[in-house]
Amino acid sequence: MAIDLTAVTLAELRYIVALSEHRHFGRAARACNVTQPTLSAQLQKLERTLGIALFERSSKSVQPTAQGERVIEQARLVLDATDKIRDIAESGHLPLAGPLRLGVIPTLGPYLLPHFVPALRAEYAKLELVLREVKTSELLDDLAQHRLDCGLLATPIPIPGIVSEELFEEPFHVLAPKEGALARKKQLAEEDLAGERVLLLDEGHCLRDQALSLCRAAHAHESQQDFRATSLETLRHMVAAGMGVTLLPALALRRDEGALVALPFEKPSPGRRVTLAWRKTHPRAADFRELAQFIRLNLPPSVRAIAGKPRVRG
Amino acid sequence: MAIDLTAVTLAELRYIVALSEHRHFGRAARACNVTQPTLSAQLQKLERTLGIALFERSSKSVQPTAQGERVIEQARLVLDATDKIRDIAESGHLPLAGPLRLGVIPTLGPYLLPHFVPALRAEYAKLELVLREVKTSELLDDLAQHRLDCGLLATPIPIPGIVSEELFEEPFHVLAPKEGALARKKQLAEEDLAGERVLLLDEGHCLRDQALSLCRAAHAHESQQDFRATSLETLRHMVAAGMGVTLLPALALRRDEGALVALPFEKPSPGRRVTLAWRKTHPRAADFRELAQFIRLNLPPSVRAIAGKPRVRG
DNA sequence: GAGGTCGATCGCCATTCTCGATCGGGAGGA
DNA sequence: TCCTCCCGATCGAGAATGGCGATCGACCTC
Repeated sequence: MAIDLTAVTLAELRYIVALSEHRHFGRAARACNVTQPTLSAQLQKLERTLGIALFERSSKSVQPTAQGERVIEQARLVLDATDKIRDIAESGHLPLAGPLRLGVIPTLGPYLLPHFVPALRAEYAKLELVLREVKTSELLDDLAQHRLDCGLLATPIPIPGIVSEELFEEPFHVLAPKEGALARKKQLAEEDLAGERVLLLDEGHCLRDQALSLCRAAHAHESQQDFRATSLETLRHMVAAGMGVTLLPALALRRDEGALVALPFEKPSPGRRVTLAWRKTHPRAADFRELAQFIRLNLPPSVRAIAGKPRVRG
Repeated sequence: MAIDLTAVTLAELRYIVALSEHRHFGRAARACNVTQPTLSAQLQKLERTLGIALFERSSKSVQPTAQGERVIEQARLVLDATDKIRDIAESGHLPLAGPLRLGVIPTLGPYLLPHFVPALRAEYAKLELVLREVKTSELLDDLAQHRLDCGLLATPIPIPGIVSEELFEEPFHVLAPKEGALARKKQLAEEDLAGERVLLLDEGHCLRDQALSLCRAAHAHESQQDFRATSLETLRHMVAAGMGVTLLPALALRRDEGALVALPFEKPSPGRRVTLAWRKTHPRAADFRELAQFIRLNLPPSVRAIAGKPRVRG
């Protein structure tokens, strides 16, 4: 019959370590916040479980046996390991602490993250933020497969089991050459795109689909099927090369676009809603709501924050 | 308020490790020989104790959280350490296994140990025998101070708290030159020593005191105060050099003493009783009695074993 | 031999562990 | 859309156990 240690409590291991340090039942018991009979009984229980004597007792002295020394040594290792567990748990008590894997779509990451990540790191020193830039569909899959804790994206999320908070409304602008016909207007109506060659991103970017539906409504057409861009920066270069115009979300705009100009739409401007999403079952929803609010409070003026739902108070 | 982990059971750590392996409450519970409600409740208790979620549950899947992964990793280390504790305990279940520190007096060690130590090691493979050769008074002190588990010596033990079992009666012989007057007798009476110069060991050897009292009774006298020997082998050389005669315990005799002869006394021969001693409180008394019996069964014919007390059976 | 110290033991109470039964919710199929 | 199955959570009851104060027995000191 094998020895079954599952019923052993960490307290018992603490008892034998304390006893080997104090060599005295009463003092060791006091150090463990129990009474001497308790320590005595628990030690006997442990010795019965192990089937060996751990301490040699007499009225003069309490000494570990040779085997007891070995067991106590291992018990110390066990308690050290549990100290680490306590450390992990304690840092987890703080809001936004510990590991957090955040996915961001490529048309958002480079433009939104600089606005809040440095402040976030400064505010929450224990946060171990891991960022991953992936397209929407992959991001949702990573969420579902527990490879991400939460994600920043710009699509209404149709998947059951994924919940989200809206963060802000990001209007689209039309990026066009300063010298072109469009650039003469201060504000565009969607119909102004009619007939324009609109440069779009590669397949898989949600921004492509959003721009495409806008184009269809405005009777514009996608330009150059063979030259789909893989990033907004590429689009910018293509516009500068005179290949057409493109749509840029507000955060991607530069203060000075050089030979180009970013034209806003008339209100209500077309745009996209950026949300923070996570699995409905994720136990750290409170953290995510705090993160959402932190992002809202660190937005540039070019986008309009959407107020979070008021928190229910217990 | 700090987290108190003392109430945590090794079973709970086993639960979370099993759950991280099976990703399924029912199967993990079966692997731990408990029911699913038990595992569910215990996990919740542990999460409440730590204050953090360890697993994210949904009806589709059970996945550790990022913090949970870390805790589980530490839990594995804890369980590994407890496996070692079990190993220590299990080897301790065998008779005469594990560390055993045995003291032996110098006039006994070199002559008695070869008769039983090799066989002992062969018979009890798990025994980790540590031998220390020390004089009687130091041996008793080492016993009292827990530096030794038990000791082989040849004195009636007056110290309360030390108990012993007698192993055998070891007769003394007189070692004398073959050509001397004594050598003409086959057996000696104690009075035959009268007038002889008897070479003795240095202070501190119990054999010295025993020989000395025999000499006093026989009106012999100690020879050469300035040349007290530090070992029986030195005594042998001194006898061979014609400096006198000496007393040797039976086990120290050689089959062929060369130019010397070992003369027995008439029955009842003077001698000494060799005993195995240990602290009364030592929890491994059963081991020591088994060791005593093993020694008795491996004695050469030159000494007479003393039967051990019959064991009380439960 | 009286008093003091120490670990072991006893009896009792409060807590907790465990179980079978059941609930509630989500997924998949008819 | 409803039904059924599967999963983890919850409930209620009984058993087991941890903890305590009080006390014992052994031993040491004065």
